[in-house]
Amino acid sequence: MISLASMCGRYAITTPIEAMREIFDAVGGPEFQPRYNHAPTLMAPVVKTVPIFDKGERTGHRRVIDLARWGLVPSWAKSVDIGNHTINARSDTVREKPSYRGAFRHHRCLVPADGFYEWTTATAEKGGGRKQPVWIAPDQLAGFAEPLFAFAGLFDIWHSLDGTELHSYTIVTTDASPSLANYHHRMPVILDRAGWETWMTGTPAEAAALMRPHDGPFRVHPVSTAVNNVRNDGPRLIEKVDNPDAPPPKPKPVQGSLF
DNA sequence: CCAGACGTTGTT
DNA sequence: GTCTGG
DNA sequence: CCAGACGTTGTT
DNA sequence: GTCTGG
Repeated sequence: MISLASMCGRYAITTPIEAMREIFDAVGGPEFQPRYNHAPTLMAPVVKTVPIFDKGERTGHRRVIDLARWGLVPSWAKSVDIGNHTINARSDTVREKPSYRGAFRHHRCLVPADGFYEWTTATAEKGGGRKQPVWIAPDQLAGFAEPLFAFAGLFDIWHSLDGTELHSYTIVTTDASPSLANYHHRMPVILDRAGWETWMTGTPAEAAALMRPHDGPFRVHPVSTAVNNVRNDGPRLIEKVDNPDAPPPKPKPVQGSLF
């Protein structure tokens, strides 16, 4: 039996930017290298809406892809340090927390991802508490509508003392859906295409109604612990491994030990 | 009034 | 920025 | 999320 | 144990 795992603290975003523009009906966004091991504090694409003005009149809005840093830094922060603790925002308190409430009212965005990782902890009798990473992705063969996820995100803009602008984001979390509860009790909020526009441009109440567990269907399989180290990257990280319970490599014997 | 926090995960 | 604690 | 650091003196 | 960096 598997218990507890982590949260959405690592994911993959490898879909080419042109494909993302098409899927999200968005403009902009720089080229970027595919990332199979996207981690907090790194930059990744987010989708936001910006108003369109014509002769001073607001005539509508359009979707734009931007890069932002994972770990939300509120506009009032004195430093980026807070971003180490704001990679996720709990959906049940996001409207009250000082770090998130402003962004929830005015800066909701989509966070594209091909899938995400969780680290499950095997029970003592099975794995002695080792953490096993698993890969979770949309199962299109089983009916998931999109080739990638759109996480519900919030962004903000922070100005450093020298005036540099930092765009940053966080991923909203909720309780795990039934199909993922075996791996962990929390999960990121995933939005279907039908919810994208409302999440970004609806009222706060309308957006809040979208913050609920998505029940897939998902593909889930164990992957190598190579993903643990953020310096590792590449498609092999999401490949299924067959011996997830194999013990970790033995530490090298130390010369001069008592044994 | 000023000073200080402002966050998430998972923990026996 | 805005709220809480002292 | 995990990995890795976590300290001081003085020093060409 | 706890914080920083990626």
